[in-house]
Amino acid sequence: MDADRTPDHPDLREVTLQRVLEALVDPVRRSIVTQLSDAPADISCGGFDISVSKSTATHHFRVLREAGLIRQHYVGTSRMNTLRRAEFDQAFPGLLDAVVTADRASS
Amino acid sequence: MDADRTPDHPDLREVTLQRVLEALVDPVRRSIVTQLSDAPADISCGGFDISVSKSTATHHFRVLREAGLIRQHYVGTSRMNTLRRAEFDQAFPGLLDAVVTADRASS
DNA sequence: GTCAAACTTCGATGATTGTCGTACTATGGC
DNA sequence: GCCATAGTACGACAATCATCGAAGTTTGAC
Repeated sequence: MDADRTPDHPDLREVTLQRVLEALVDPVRRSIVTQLSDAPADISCGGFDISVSKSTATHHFRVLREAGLIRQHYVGTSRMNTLRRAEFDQAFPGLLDAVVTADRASS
Repeated sequence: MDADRTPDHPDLREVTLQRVLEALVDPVRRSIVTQLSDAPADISCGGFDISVSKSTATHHFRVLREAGLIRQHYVGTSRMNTLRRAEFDQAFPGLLDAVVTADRASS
């Protein structure tokens, strides 16, 4: 319990467009972002409607976190996920809205 | 001149977000789009500032064309490229602007 | 202390893809 | 006709990546 279980979150100023697009190009990750965008509250890693194994899901959450798209923190044994919307919008204006809107339309 | 050398261009209504993001995630292709967005006129395939071989460039242009991002037509031996901006914006509102803006800022 | 739940970490694997060189086609100028 | 220019088509190759299962860790409940 000594160790802090909160993972590292990058400063949005140091996230590149390349990294963001690499994160958003995967349909599973895009689905996670869209579900977060539509949700009224945080969602635990296990609370998403995705069809991959748990280890694959962990991988996707790390990619999204390192791209500055989500913030993660523990509550008990659950890892909760939040969209970093305001910060992200400031760094990449219009991008998240455009992608989420198009993604919603295509599902 | 029997064969029509104009390639097929997809209807934007049949282009998926997935295909668009796969096209925009490559830095060379994104550079092509940004250069087109900044240019006052069409650009031939050989007129871009990219650092890949000709055969690789051909590949990238095909991907962009199939994603509905560019239109290509021959003028003599040159293949000219245009952004399908208006059509694309209608199908994916805000996406091209967001990506091009962020791409310009990161170069 | 014991056990289950929720994730993570660590290889391994299969598919995709960006890259190139070579060969080929079409056009325009001479 | 001949030749240079501008691209395309076709394999081939290397690197990346999404995926999984198995094993490990941390927490909370009993």
